[in-house]
Amino acid sequence: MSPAQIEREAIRLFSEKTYPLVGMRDISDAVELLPGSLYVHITSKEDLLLKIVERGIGIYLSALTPIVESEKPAQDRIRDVISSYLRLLDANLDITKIAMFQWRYLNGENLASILELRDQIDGLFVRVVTDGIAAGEFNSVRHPHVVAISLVGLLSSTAQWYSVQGALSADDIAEQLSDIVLGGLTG
Amino acid sequence: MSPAQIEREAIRLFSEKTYPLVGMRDISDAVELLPGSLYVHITSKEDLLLKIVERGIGIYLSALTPIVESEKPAQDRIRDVISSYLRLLDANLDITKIAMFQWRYLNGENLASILELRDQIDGLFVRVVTDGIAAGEFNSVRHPHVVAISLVGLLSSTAQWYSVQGALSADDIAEQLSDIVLGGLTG
DNA sequence: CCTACCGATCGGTAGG
DNA sequence: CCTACCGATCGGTAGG
Repeated sequence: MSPAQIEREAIRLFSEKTYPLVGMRDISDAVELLPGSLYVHITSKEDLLLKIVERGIGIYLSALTPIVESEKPAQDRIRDVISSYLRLLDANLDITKIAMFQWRYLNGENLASILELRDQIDGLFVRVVTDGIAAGEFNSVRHPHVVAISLVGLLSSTAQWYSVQGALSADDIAEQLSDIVLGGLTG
Repeated sequence: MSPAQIEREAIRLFSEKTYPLVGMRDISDAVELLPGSLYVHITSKEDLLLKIVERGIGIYLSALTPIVESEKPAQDRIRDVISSYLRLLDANLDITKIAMFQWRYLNGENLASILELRDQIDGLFVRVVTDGIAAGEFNSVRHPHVVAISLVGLLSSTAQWYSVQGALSADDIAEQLSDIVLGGLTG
């Protein structure tokens, strides 16, 4: 048994039932250990969640940061961010649901450290939106921050209805959303 | 003591800490009753959540349905739906957070009945989007359903960052979002 | 609406 | 990694 296997089952269970509704006994059953034996491998239930959320947000931060920091026009960066986001969602649906919606169950320092990571995500979207406006690619807009975090909200919400074996591929959805979003930002 | 007062405190507590993290003893403390005495007024914790979620979704359904069913151009209806949504959010922030995000804690028939209400909400947005395309007001689009539920997702997500005493009014935000969304749908 | 309490379950630990 | 168990808390009820 390894911490990674425990984390794997915890991701499955947290994404299915949400953190407070998953007992340590659910996790220990899934990895065929007795409840107390979990603590050989992990520190606490909350620490398990923390690591999952950190890794989940990290997946998005590490993929999207170089896209936003690239030299491309903002329009291309928006398109790349959206298609990258949807591909990551397809490949990481369970951990994404936890990272985007269940960080609220963290407390104290754990919560504070995750809020910083979330701010980094928001910052990426603010940056590409304001870059596009500054470059004259996007319409000037009264509240660029509202536009940016609404885009984050739109993309986050896809995790609630996206299905890996659904009729629409991640690329189909990304193309559809990019067209609409870029139409709204330009012209 | 009335069921309405219990519901009022439950809304405050559920929106602040989420349903599973609120104990019946938290609620009974808030209304200055002993835990067991709550059950003179309510049936169960889950029934309390059910009624809150039903009422919360009902607020949006009853306001948005006549807007979507009006004879106005789809563009005007989109603008009206967005501004109405933000005004309702401002006036009902706590119950909105519960109605939009905490229905997941319902089970069985309770969950099923709420999923029907949620489908009605989605249906309103699908309708106004497809109407606008049919009328030639909006660009033809490969997946109108994706556009519609993404708009629902965007609006739902506002409950997670909107603050009643924030720098931006609900009307400011609605105007900003309408401009972007209509820009994306038209032209 | 209170008194008094129920069985179940929770996250977690001591000691081996 | 198991045995055995901890105190705390959970939603809810019987009887008055």
